[in-house]
Amino acid sequence: MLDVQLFRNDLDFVIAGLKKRNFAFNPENYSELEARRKAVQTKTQELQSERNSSSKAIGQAKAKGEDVQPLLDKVANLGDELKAAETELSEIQAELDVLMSGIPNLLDVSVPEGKDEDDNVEISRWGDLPKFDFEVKDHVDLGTARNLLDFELGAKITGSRFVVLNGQLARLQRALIQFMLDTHSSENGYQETYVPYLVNADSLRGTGQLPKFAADLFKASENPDYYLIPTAEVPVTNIVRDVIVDAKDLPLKFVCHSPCFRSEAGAYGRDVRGMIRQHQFEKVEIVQIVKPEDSVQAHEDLTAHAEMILQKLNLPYRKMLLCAGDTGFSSSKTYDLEVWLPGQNAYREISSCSNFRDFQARRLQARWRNPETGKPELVHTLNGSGLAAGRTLIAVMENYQDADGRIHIPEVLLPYMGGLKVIE
RNA sequence: GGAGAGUUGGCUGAGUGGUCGAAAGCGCACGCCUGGAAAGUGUGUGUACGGCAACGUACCGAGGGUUCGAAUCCCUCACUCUCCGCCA
Repeated sequence: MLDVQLFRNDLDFVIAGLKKRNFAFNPENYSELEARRKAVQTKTQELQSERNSSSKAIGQAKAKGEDVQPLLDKVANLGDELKAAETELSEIQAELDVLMSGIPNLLDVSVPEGKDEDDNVEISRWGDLPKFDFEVKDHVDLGTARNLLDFELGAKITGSRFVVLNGQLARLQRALIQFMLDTHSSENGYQETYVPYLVNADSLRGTGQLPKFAADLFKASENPDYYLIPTAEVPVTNIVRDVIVDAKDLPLKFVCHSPCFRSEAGAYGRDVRGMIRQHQFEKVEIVQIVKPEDSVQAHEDLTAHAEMILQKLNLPYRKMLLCAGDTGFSSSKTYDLEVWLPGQNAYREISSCSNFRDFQARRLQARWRNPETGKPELVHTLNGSGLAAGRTLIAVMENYQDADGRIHIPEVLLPYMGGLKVIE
């Protein structure tokens, strides 16, 4: 949610900002609605004021034992008039709310123009691409050959885009998750948390998935309306919903592993082979809640924390700055980390690190008390994958394969694999 | 799942259908006192919207209703606590 004050004070700035995103915003429609809101709100408040003073007068007259009937007659019609005004006002406000909550965040000035992922800008590369003197297999062939990955079983148990991991491969995924949690909590200063995987609609509104992206979610129940989380970002960021954080407690840094559930609506035909794009996958998420002045640096730090995992695993990757057209709805600036997948001969997204500035905080009413002003002010929120465990598993499989189709265990994971060095 | 009790400001906690944005205490801020501190003492201390401001309006878990007037009465829902049942 953007600041309504910004709309009122500098509409041209908002229009220009949204244009960069290619977001269709109709300023006339907005201004007309806003003008009506103002008129009806003023009228409503005048009527309320009249009611309050009249009621007070009645109370005082009664206390003195005077006849209140003339006063009662005077306010006879006020009730209906007020009710009508209040109803109209709440309708206009609901309409404005729908409009406002459908508007994406404004982009940081450093975000490049562009329309889709082809216009993203490469910032840096890390690691040497592995050289193989045999024909490289992708994770599907590697996994199915030894019955470590079973897509048919996943389809039988549930449906398409579900998979079963067996034996040491399942363990390897668990090892990756443990390794990531340990690294972020003991080296990068994040507090480990465990959160609900089902969330309510308020939480999803807070982080921006609702109302606009309901189709991407799995709804788990009606009444109560619970949804499976698409990312741990949702429950973790909602820790600070409706909270005023003490300045001394900032920054808050959380790390959380969770399964993620995505309907992948609109992704038909994309990445159908393998476990790149599943309805259910494991991810370790890092989240920061910071003072506004710190969020730019925090974004760089948080991205570096995600990169650290790739470096420790010795997986080659590149860091991309997403262009205007590819940056997510709630984000003002996003770096994607793309890991090298030899089986695809391509870099593929494995982490997305975003600075939301106050966009989520406004929806969440997540604030801190600024000692300089003494007032509660919005915090800035950030998050990133640190990393997507399912895709990291793929990357390890493909980068650490040998001529026999065996998978070697990365050095840093050995303690988590009970001494196992190779999956064969 | 059954029965009961609750939900009030940063916290604890009073509250009558009218003058309650709400007593009191704690905490916090600023001052006095002090060599300094503690204690004591004085003043102040919610958020949002509109307005240059004075000020107005809304908010006592949420949403409805009754009423000229609702924190207070009625209804629905959510959550918390206690007891019973069931269960990892």
